[in-house]
Amino acid sequence: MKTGITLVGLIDCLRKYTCKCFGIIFFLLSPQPRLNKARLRFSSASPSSPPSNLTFYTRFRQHLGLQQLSLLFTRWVLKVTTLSEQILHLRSLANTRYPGLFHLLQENTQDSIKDGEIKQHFGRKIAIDASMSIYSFLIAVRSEGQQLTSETGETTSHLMGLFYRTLRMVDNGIKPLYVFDGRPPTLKSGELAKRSARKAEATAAHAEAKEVGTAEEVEKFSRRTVRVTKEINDECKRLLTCMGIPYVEAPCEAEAQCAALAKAGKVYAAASDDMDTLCFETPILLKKLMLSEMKKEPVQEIYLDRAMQELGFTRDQFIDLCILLGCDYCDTIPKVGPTTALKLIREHKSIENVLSHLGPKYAVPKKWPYQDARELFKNPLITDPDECEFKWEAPDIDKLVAFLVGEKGFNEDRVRAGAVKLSKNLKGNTQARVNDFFKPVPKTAEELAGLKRKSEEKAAERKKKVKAEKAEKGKGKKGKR
DNA sequence: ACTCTGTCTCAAGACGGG
DNA sequence: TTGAGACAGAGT
DNA sequence: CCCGTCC
Repeated sequence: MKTGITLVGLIDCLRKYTCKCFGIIFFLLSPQPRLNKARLRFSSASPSSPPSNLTFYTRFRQHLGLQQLSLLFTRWVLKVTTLSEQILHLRSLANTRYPGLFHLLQENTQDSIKDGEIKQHFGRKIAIDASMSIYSFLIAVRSEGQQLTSETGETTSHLMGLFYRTLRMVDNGIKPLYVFDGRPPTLKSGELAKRSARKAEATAAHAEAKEVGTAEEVEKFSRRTVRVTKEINDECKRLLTCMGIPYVEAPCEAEAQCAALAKAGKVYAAASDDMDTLCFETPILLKKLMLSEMKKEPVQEIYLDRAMQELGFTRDQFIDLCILLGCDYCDTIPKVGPTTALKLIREHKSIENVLSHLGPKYAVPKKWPYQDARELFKNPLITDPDECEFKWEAPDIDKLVAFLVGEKGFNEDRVRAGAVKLSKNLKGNTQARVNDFFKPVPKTAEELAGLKRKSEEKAAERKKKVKAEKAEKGKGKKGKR
């Protein structure tokens, strides 16, 4: 059994003990702290616990090396920590998750999901959750069970994947913007079971007993957990810099930041396979962006406004629906699946009303923080998109070669060939920008009615198909679409 | 019939040669 | 590990 | 399209 504490426990420890650690936590969550208005904005919400002692204040200031440290700033830090804690806590509570939203949209709307080709996105800027990608590279890019490594034994899987995937995107005229998680991904995906949350408490209590050793212990732990990931992240950032591809650091969740950028029109869309991104109000979500070319599967383009229009939902209702379907932050109500959830929201318009009209057959979980989940969707912790500056530049070929070939043992010809593609495609930087402000036109009521009809027809057809397939069972298989 | 749920399974990156 | 599809079984 | 290789 692994010994370990979760971030929840970690933060708890840190809050109780050393002030220096607040700095560490801060850097975990937002590696490039910069005082600006956008960030201070978050201070408006009152922190759950004010910075109680002066020591914290001064030591944190020393740690950051800032001359002035406004109270607002420290409050922002507190806000970050408490929000992260909240998110992680909520996630640890949710154990079942429905993948239902996509299917629900597929079956109940006509126009919100569009299949397309990657080439259609030529010249567009697209925000991508870097941490997700890197994580999947680390898992998938393997040879004989081992990750690819340089001569010195350092892992290079992530660089490999990132390099070639980015190349392919650029080659297709897409301008990727990578968004890094504020939180280290290992903590998120790793040991965050309920069980270990309890353990964390125990660990924290244990730490409380030894007042002295705590800080170092905690620091050691955080290093152990974070270090690899942080290095990997840094390498990826370095690679991106060499390639002339911009990236952004999200204070908390990358998904939320991607959505915010898309919403502000800074990028055309957010690319993710996670439907939760829709709840953060990205106007357009691209699913399976990179699978398309390889496997000849279409890129799925999901329009939030069309989805809401066709469902007849407001944004609040849409979020409530997603919560009922099951999101990262809380469980579902037993016996409420996609169909029932849709019906309930259609009928009662909000979770509050649903709850008050629910029959006794439905047992709402005792601890069901749907309001918190809703709040996280509606007011996620993000950096103001207007404060994010990014541009695509020509690659620094010498640095790129020095890095990948010199340090990591990549094939020089391949890297150089890639660099050529990069500089070729990123040249026309300014002219393509016009395309990015295209947005789907809202539908008129008439069109909507038509769509509804179509959608119903489609649903009927679908059902027939299912039946037909069932009836025809035993014979050969039929390809979809 | 319809819906929800548990369980099982598999793949998960990208490229290029044959 | 996570996510998605297929499928069987239970509840309505 | 399958399958071995990338590092």
